[in-house]
Amino acid sequence: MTEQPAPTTTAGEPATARGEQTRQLIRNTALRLFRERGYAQTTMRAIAQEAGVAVGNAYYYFGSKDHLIQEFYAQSQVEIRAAAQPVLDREEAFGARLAGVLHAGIDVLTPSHDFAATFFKTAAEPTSPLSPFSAESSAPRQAAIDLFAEVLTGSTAKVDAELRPQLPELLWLAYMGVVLYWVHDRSAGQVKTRQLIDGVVPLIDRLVALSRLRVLRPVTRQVFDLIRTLRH
Amino acid sequence: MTEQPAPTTTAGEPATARGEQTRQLIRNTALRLFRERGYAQTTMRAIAQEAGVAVGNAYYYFGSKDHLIQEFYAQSQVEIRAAAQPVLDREEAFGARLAGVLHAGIDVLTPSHDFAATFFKTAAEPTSPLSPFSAESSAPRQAAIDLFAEVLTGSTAKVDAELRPQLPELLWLAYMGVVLYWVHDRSAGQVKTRQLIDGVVPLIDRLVALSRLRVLRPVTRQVFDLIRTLRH
DNA sequence: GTCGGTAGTTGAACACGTTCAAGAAAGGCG
DNA sequence: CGCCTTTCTTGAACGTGTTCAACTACCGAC
Repeated sequence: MTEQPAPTTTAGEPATARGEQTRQLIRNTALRLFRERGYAQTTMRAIAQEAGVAVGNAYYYFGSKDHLIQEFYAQSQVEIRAAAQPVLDREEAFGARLAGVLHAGIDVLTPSHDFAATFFKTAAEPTSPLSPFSAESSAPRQAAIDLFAEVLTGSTAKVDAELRPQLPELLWLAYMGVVLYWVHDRSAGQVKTRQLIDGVVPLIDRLVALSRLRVLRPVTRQVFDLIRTLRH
Repeated sequence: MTEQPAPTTTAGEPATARGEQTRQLIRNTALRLFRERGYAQTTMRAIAQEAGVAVGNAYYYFGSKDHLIQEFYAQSQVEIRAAAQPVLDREEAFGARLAGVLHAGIDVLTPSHDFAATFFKTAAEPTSPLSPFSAESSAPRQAAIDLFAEVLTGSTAKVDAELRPQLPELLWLAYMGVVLYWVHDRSAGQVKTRQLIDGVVPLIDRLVALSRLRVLRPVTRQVFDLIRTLRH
């Protein structure tokens, strides 16, 4: 009675140079077409034809059409990291660093907004390997969390001792929230998302500072207990 | 270059008793099969066959397979409301009322966890009429928000004047968060979600109380400004 | 009662994602 | 060079959601 009986074929990593080349060819063709036509409008047949290979060949390297999205995901991760680097080198204030990373994320993603929205659909499915919470995407997820750890460690912010180890993951979660908003954001150039970032960063900044406040001790304690329980 | 060219056909509301009957028949058959086999494993052909109609007939009433999910959505809404009623009649404390409604939601949804997870995938797509944020689902959304308004108005809680009008919608948003967690929750019987609710309700309760606190004035002000900006 | 129009119904046909048995190319080994 | 194994490639075929032109049932008006 379970949904999605489990993936039938795991796409193999190429073992030869020829294979690697074909893999890249299909990958790049797919990403280009996704950007040009959107995800739904890009058929596997079109990808194969444009890449000059047979349909089945694409399935030798990528388990499904959805798996091609993972390539987009991975590439974006790298680009975001690169786009955020200058800010991380320059800024020392926690808020500025956080804002820098979040804006870098949107900078990179914006050109692909229409396509990325559809991609998010697939990512939202819990059983999908594309889910940001899934085991399969634990590598890119950890890379993202590490980025937020760097936001924190490179900053001058004084953070509550109990909060500090949890914070990178919480920031990543907030980032997921921003992306969720961005995906639904139909304002021109996704300006609203920019406003969300600029509004929410000082808020987080302030909350992090407040976390050391006496009155809030019980609340923060409560939050951490909950997180600990849920983490398992 | 936009994704999803816009729905081609809007499914017509039945105008005769015969039509209404067929519509219900298809609807009920579909919901039953979804529950029995899961969403992906239920084909439109199977629905039609079990209902004793032609495939095309289902499309006369429901624009797509996804639209059948909306029926599930609507029915759940009604059941949740009913399940929450006793608690709303009995309890006066804000926390107890909120917990009651949230638990009622999970109570109703739990039998369909596997299926509902898949359904959530479709709901996550921004362009989908099924998205909880979309115009098409504004009716059920408003009904849900009203439920949370009732949680508030029937309670003895003292709430900051500025927060009060915003709170129902914020609670609904929190509810969406709970559902998102629930969908990803693979613990037996979704126990973790229960823990989340029991952990997060006192937290919200406390935060609502704190909202009147002097020190937090700037923070709450900041939050409301942000919300106002984003609302448009 | 018959006629005309609206509401409802049909199932073959289409395009898509995906599979798979068959074969081609490449590489290693004597 | 010839042989075997692994890696890669092919495209026809399957099952799916969806469409649509043709058809039937119903109902009000005359």
